[in-house]
Amino acid sequence: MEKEITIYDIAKRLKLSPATVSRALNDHPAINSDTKTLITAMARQMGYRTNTFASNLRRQRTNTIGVIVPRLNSNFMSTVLAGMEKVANEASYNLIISQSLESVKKEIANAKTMFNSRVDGLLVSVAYDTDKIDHFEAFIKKGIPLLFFDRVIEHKQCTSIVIDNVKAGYDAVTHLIEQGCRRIMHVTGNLKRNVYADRLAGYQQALRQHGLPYDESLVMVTDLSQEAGTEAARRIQNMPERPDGVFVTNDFCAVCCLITLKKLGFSVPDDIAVVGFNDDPVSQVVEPDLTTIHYPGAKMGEVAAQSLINHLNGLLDIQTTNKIILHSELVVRHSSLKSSSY
Amino acid sequence: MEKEITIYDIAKRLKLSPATVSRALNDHPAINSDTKTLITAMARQMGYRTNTFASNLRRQRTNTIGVIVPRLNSNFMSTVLAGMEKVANEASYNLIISQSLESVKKEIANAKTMFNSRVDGLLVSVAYDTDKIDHFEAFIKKGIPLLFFDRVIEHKQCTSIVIDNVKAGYDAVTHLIEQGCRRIMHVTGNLKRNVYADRLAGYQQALRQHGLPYDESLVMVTDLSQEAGTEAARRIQNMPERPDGVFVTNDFCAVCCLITLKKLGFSVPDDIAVVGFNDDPVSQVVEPDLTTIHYPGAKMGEVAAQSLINHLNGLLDIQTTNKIILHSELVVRHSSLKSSSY
DNA sequence: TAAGTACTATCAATCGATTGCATTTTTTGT
DNA sequence: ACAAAAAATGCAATCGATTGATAGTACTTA
Repeated sequence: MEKEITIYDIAKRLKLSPATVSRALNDHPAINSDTKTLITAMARQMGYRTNTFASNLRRQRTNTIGVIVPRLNSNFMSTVLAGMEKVANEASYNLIISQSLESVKKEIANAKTMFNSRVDGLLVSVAYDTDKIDHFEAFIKKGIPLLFFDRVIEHKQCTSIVIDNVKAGYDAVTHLIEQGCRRIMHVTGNLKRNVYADRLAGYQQALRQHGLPYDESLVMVTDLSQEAGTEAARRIQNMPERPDGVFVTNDFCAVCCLITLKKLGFSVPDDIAVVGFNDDPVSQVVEPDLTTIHYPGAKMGEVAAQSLINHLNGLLDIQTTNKIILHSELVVRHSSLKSSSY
Repeated sequence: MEKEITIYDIAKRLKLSPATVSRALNDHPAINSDTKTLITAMARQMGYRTNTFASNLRRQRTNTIGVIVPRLNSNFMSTVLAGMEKVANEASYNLIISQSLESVKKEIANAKTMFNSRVDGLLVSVAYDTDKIDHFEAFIKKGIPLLFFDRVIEHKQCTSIVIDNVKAGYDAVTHLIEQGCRRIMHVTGNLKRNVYADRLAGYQQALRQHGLPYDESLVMVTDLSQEAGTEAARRIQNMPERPDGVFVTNDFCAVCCLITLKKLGFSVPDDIAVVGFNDDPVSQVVEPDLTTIHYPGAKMGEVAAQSLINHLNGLLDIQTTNKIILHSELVVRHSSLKSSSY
C-alpha cells in the first residue's frame, strides 16, 4: 500500500504550484506546452492518478450515468446495456446499473440511490406496473436529464427512445392476415406500458384495415413469462372457435406457446401461425423458426447513452428532442408461412 | 434547480456545529439520542442528501464495486450480473460494470478506469485471451480486493469463484459413454481459460476411466460462436470415422451444431448424441431438448458480490478463502438419450 | 522609453463531510 | 454543595482538485 500521489506532490517536485499542475493535466490553454509536457511526464513517472472525488466535489458532476431497468438478464436488456456500456465507456462515463425486478417499490428505491449517488443523468426503462413518476420528479426539478427507453412514460421534459410499436404490431398482424389468418389471437403484457398498448393498437389497426372484426376475447394480457406461453396454448386448445394465428409480444413466450401447441397436436404454421417479438436468439432455434419483429437493442442502448452524453456535454438539448424512434422490422421465418402460400 | 442542502445548513438552522450534525447522521454513539432525532428530522425536512464525494474524499472509500466481464449480453453473464446487483444493492454498494468484449486490450483499459474510479473492490471474469494479469497488479499492490469468477486466473492473493469444471466435464462425458457412445467429440474454447482446460481434463478423465482412447483429432478448439457450432457439424459429416457423441462446452454453440446435424441428415441422439453446457434457456427449446450442465449463474454472482462485500466490511478475509466451488449438475434431456436405453 | 498586450503561473478560496482533540455540560458520588 | 467522572458538543484541520482574480514576464508598438 503505497502512498497516493497528488497534484501537490507533483507540484513540489517540479517547484510549481498545484494550480499549474491541475491546469496542465486538464490541458488548460493558459499553460505553456513545454510545462505541460514536463508535468504530464512527471505525473506518469510518479504514478499519479486523479482523485475523482476531489474533482467531482469541486466540479459538481460525477461522470456517471445511472441506468434502471426491469431486469438485467433478458437477452434484449443485456443487449441494450451492452450498447450503453460501449458508448459510455468511449466517452469515459461510468455506468451504474440497477434493476427494479419489475417492482415499482424497488424502482423507487433505486431512483433514490441514483439520486444520492448524484448521477449526471439517468436512463430508465420502467417496471411492469409503474404508473406514476413522482419518484423521478427530484431529477427533473434539479435539472438532471432523464431519458426513458423502450418502456417509456411520456413527459414533456424527457426524451424517450422507442421503436414504432404501433407499426410493428401492425406489420406483424398484417403479415398474418396476408398469410390467410382470419382469427388472430394476441398475447401481450400489461397495457399500461406503452410498448404493449401500442402493439395492441397496431393489431387493431391491421384488423380494421383488412375488414376483420376486433374480438376482445382474443386479447390475452399476461406477464409474458414462459408459463404464460404454455397457458396461452392450452387456452387456444379449449376455445370453441380456434384462432388460426397468434401474435405474441415476446419471443420466449411465443416459443413456449409454439412448442406447447405442437405438443397438443397443432401444426404450426398450418393450423395456427405464430409471430413473436424481439428477435431473440431462441426464435431461430425453435422449429419451425419463429417469425418475429427485429428489435434494435444494441442500437437503442447506444442511442440512449449517446443522446444523454451529448446533452451533458451541451452538444444537444434533450428537451427539444422529445422522442427518438428507431427502425424495427418484421423478420419472416417459417412459423408463419402457411404452406398454401409457398 | 434549488440549492443543495449541506450539513452546514442544518447546523446553522439548529444552532449546532456541523460536526454534531455529521455525527448524528452517521449514528455516532457520542451524540445524544434526542439530538439525533432532532437532526434527522430536520435533515429530512430540509431535503438533505449526503454528498458522496465529500464523504468519499474524506473516508477514502467509494462504496462502489467494479465488475469486468467479457460481455454483458449472454444469458449466463447477465444472470450473474443480476445476482451481483441484487446483493450489492442490498448492501448499498453501487456496481460499475464494463465489458472487455473478449479483448485483453479493452480489459486493460477497463481495469485502468476502475482503478481511477477507485472502486473498493473488483470482480473479474477474464477475456478470451488474457494470459497475464499485470493490469491487475496495481489493485493487488494497493490492497484493493480482487476476486475472479467463472473464468479465473489463479493468484495466491485472490479468491476465485468457480464450479468444478473437471467434474462437470467428467459427468457430461461419462453420461455419453453410459449411453453407449464410444467415439466422443469435444468442441470447446480457448484452452488457456481454466473453464475449458478443466472441462477437457474431465473429458479425458472420463475416457480413461472407461478404457476409451483419447484422440486429439476429436478435440476442436473454437470461439464457441454459433458459426462454430455449424462448422463443427460440417466437420463431423466429413470425418471418415464419425463420432457418435459430441460434448460442446456452450449451449448456444451446441444447439447450432445440433440443428445443423439434423439438417445434414443425422438423427440426434441416435446417430450422434449431443451434450451442451450452461443450461441456457435455448437448451429447452431446441428439438430434441438439450442435455446440459446446469450452471448456477445467479448464485455465482451473489456469492462473488457477497464475499467481496464481507471482506470489505471486515467480516471475512478473502486472502484465506482461496477458492469457492459452487455446485453444478448434469441435466439429462433428450439430445443424449439413445433410444436403445429407453 | 513608456505603455499596452499576450502569455504564464500563482494565490487563496472553495467544494462538503469527517474526525482527533479540546471544551463544555451534565451526572454522579460523597 | 463540590470535585471528579462521564457525556455531549464544538473547533479546526484535512481529504485533493479546481478556478476566479491577480501578478509577473516578455514582447510589441507608438
